[in-house]
Amino acid sequence: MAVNKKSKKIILEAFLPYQITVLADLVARRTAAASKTHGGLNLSQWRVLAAVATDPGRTANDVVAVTPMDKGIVSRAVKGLLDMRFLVRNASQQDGRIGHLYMTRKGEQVYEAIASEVQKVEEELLSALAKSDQKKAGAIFAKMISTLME
Amino acid sequence: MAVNKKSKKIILEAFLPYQITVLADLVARRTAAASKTHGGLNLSQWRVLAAVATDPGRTANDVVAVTPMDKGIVSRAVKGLLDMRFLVRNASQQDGRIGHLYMTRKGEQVYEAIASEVQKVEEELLSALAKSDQKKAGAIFAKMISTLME
DNA sequence: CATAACTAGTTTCAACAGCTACTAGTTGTC
DNA sequence: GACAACTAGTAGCTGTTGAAACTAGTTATG
Repeated sequence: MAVNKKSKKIILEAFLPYQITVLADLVARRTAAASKTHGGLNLSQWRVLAAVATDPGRTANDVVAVTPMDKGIVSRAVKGLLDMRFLVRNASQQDGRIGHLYMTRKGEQVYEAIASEVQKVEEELLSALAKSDQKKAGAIFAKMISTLME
Repeated sequence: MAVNKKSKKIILEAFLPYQITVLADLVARRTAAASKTHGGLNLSQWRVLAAVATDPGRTANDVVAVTPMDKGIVSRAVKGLLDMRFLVRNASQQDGRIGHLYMTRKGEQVYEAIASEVQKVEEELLSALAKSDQKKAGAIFAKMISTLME
């Protein structure tokens, strides 16, 4: 048999970037389904809602900064959430371009419902790991993210 | 201060499903860029090409089975790759519906170029992990994937 | 205080994704 | 061997994404 060329062939199914893609797709499907059934939200609307829940008062721009979404998508998602009265926007007095976003009571209820579903997904993910790895998982992902971002 | 309600609030940035989403998005951007510059492929075309490279002779349906893509997308991606002469399709004699896919010489060259770029992404990802974790990473992802699929 | 450079957010448009319905080919059953 | 049930792959439709251009408000500079 011939000697390997320097280019190692990718075995797709065992290839990390591919596995991440497949995993993210599964997570997105679950999350999208939960968002839709518990509030009629699409995925980007859910992400915006969750970003505002994490840190109320965030602006659309803040959401863009912590999220892999472009500002056009966030803008549309915010508009949808405002129309459905899940968020309110408090325009800043100091800077007329900026609007701080807060959940309404209704928004909070929808958020709770979706969040508890999505937390189940996290639990399932963690259940796939050894106890010792469960604690490290968050830090490992954070590390991989920052490696690719730099 | 009030006692915590039973619903734990999600801290988005430390939430596993979210981290996976962000990571996958970074990987997809890098991969899409490499695919585009080294052959004018979009992401789904690259995935199809990689699936065929992993196991030549795969049919469009085989690709659907190992990939988080729907058959319409795969069908269009295959069509594009055939038009660009990166793949050929050998219709089966036994079953007229089936076409086995193979890379052309040109397809292989494009594949090599993109694959070596994407392998760099994998190396970066692995470099974020401790030596002991590097070996386990593939298995851990596989486990998480199968947990969500069942 | 006028103007240039910058930032927050919106809109637009082409490309792409994800359904569903459809066509063509195959297998099983009576 | 005809007809129903099934599978591989395609086509059409609608909504969403992502990039870029644009608007409106703000800051810096002379």
